[in-house]
Amino acid sequence: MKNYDHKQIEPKWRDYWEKEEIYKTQENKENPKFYILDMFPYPSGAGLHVGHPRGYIATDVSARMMMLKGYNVLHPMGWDAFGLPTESYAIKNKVHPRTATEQNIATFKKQLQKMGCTYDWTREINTTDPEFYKWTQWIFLQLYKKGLAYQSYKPINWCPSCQTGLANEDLEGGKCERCDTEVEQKPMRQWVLKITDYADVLLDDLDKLDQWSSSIVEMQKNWIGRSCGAKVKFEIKNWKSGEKSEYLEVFTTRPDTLFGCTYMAVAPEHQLIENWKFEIENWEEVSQYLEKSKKKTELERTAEDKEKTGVKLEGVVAVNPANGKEILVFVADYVLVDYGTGAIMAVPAHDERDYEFAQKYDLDILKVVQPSKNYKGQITNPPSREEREEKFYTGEGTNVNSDFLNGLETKEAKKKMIKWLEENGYGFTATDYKLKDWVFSRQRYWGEPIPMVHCQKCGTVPAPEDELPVELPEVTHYKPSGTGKSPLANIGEWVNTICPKCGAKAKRETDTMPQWAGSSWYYLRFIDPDNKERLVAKDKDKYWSPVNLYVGGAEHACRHLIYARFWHKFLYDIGVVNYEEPFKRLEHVGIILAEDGRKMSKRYGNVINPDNIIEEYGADAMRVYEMFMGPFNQSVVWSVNGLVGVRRFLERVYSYVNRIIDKESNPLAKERIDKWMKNQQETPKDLASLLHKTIKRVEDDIYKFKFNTAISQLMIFRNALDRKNREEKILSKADVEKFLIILSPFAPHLTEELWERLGHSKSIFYESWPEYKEQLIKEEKREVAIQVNGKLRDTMEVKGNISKQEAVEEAEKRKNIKKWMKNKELIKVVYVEDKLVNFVVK
RNA sequence: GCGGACGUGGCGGAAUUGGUAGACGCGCGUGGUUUAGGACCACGUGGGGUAUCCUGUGUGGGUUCAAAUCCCACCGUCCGCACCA
Repeated sequence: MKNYDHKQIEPKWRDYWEKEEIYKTQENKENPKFYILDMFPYPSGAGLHVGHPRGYIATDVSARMMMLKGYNVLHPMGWDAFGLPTESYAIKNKVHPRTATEQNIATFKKQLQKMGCTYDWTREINTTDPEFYKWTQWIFLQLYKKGLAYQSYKPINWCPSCQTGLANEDLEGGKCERCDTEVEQKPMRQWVLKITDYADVLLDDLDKLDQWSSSIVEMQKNWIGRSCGAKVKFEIKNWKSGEKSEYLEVFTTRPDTLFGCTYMAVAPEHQLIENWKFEIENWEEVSQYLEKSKKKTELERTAEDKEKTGVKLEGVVAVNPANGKEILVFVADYVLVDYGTGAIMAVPAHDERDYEFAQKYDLDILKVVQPSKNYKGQITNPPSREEREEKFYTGEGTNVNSDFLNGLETKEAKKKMIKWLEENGYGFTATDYKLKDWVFSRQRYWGEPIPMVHCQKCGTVPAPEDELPVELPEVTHYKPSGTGKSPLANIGEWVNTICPKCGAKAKRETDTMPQWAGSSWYYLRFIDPDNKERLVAKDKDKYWSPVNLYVGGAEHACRHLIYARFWHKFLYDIGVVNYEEPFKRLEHVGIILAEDGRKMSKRYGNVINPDNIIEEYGADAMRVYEMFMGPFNQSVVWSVNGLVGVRRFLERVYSYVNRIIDKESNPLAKERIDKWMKNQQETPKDLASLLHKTIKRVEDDIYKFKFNTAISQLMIFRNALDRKNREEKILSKADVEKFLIILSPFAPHLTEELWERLGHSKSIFYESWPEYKEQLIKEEKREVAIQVNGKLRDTMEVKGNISKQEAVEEAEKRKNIKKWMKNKELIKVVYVEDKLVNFVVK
């Protein structure tokens, strides 16, 4: 008998699958569909490490099971290949980004194929393919038509190292998430997508996504960050003459505290300062402060331990509309220009920041909310809480010192104040969001050109749809120009064009789209990858959408997954797609850490290449191990020892089947083997029960993405086959086959090989998933616990489904139980079917 | 500070509609096999005790016949956001 030789087995079956096209997506309409999708990878130059495939293996396991269960499975793969890393890699290695991309894709594809993944490569897509980005550009044009893509001149995040503008989502604590450089605020013309128009629907529809993890739903809610409150107008005037006057608008979530507003503050960038330049008596001091805060980086400004600073605007005074009192106005950089209106009404008695500022500059602190008695926050940390409460109180309560609001609870007070503001023309209900419009321009080469033309006469004109794609020109100089413009700006023959509207000379837009553009809709293209007329045919979308199961890293919670939902909802609104949400169920994959507990990275030299693992242990061993190492959505540490354990399991499966059918090493048993092959051997009853239990468990666990316990159950079953004095338990051939089928999603090569040795000429993946028999599972013998007063005193083995009476009678006979019940009064007996008997005694 | 997840042997982790804690795997121990090592096979393996037993799921309390699981308080870890008015 030969040993399990994965090097011989695995390539053989991979070739077979490819030739047989067993992964080709079936579209016969009688079967139910299942669209299972991985977040498609960015093909970096480094290739895959063993951490990357965890999600791909999981989708492959699920896809294979769904195939076996008779679904039409769509399980595609593609490449999110535009973006900075490739461009940087290309510049560094002096190759064209396209060449680098092609090379990287080839490497990735080879690696994925080696793992035996079931992708339908006939549907492969690549975001850098003009046939693909034609539609990315098309979507942009539709957004433009609907007024959802516009040009803005506001300051944006600029990464001086990457030489490009960035969206808020691309920052990590004020730094460029890619290169860790602190970003600057740079005013420049850029394209922006009006995602804020979709803020409410993006937020509200999260509640419909009941198959998304709560953590991602919460992250998106926080990111969108809706606050409800009011906008309030304060009159600003020159404090002596009162001649000049205008209104300063603020946003507040606490209009009920308006009577406690004792000063106002505006952000350094606020327009008011420019407008009142000649009224501000201490202009020198003010302008110095503006200079200083401009120099401060975003990080310094927002650092929590930084003391709050500001300068009074001498000569300017505001009027609190509630009580007509004149209050001071400050410029202070704790006020953020891009949230709310860039100005605040300060209520020091009920806001920590305002309190701190008021203390420092000796401003009035007027209490207008009395904490309610049942306010729970007090109890948690009494001394410091009370102490703080004496100074400022941010909770809800009852209004005091507030004229017509006195005695009202916070909620009521808010309503009444808003009503009063509306009646008197001082304000109205308003909602604000943390989510900002999506800065969509990048000043780099390797991205989709934004399909726009600038004409002197006609202004900005969209490229005609029938001229799409606006192709990225093939050039040799694609390094950033250093002027803040895209390298495309240097390519005269490409830039200079004709205005589609008037035919005059015009210039093309030279900004490109961010990396997130293609990934915001790619999942739709897999449904209909070769459609030349439409982005996706409507009937095909109707059949395949939404994605049933979407798997990828949690790091995309607030970027890719918000952007994609935004675009999808837009496409729904303009009638391109049939469903409002793109992804029905979302599972996120935990990171695999290196054996030293750190992230796998070239920098640490701790990267493990899957190619080496496959070479030494086999693709099946790697697959089973990655699924076994821990809960799917938790991060886990890679361990060679664990890998050895699953390899042993596979070897034991292999040797079990081979021992039964190997005629050469066991010639005397030839007759018995023939009988077995004719399915004339029966499975012992206890093993049949266990097998059916295993089928159920594996099936349920794959559905729930609990792969580790599915595998553990498969191991339990294999162990049951040869325990007890080396006596091997022989299953019927049909049951061996059932076992192989339920193992096949995890270890496709091995099971395919054994399937063939059992005399089959067709792939195991043309079989059907076995159905378990509930009756057989119930009949399994089980151990029932016997407790006295809740303490375990004995156990007994019983058949499944015995009555309470039988169980209690049997339990009472036990010597040990008699001992514990002696001289005690029996109060009651608790019986839990198939689990335990508990005697309560006194 | 806000939001989320979580805390179980030497290690990764099972068990959460409350019902035998530690499945499965690693490691370790004993024995077998082997020229030896490895591999393989059998048995054992939370801690304490010769043993009937006692004890045990971050800490302290509570509910219950019964708590890793539910409730309250505290401690700690990880992730996301953060001067958001």
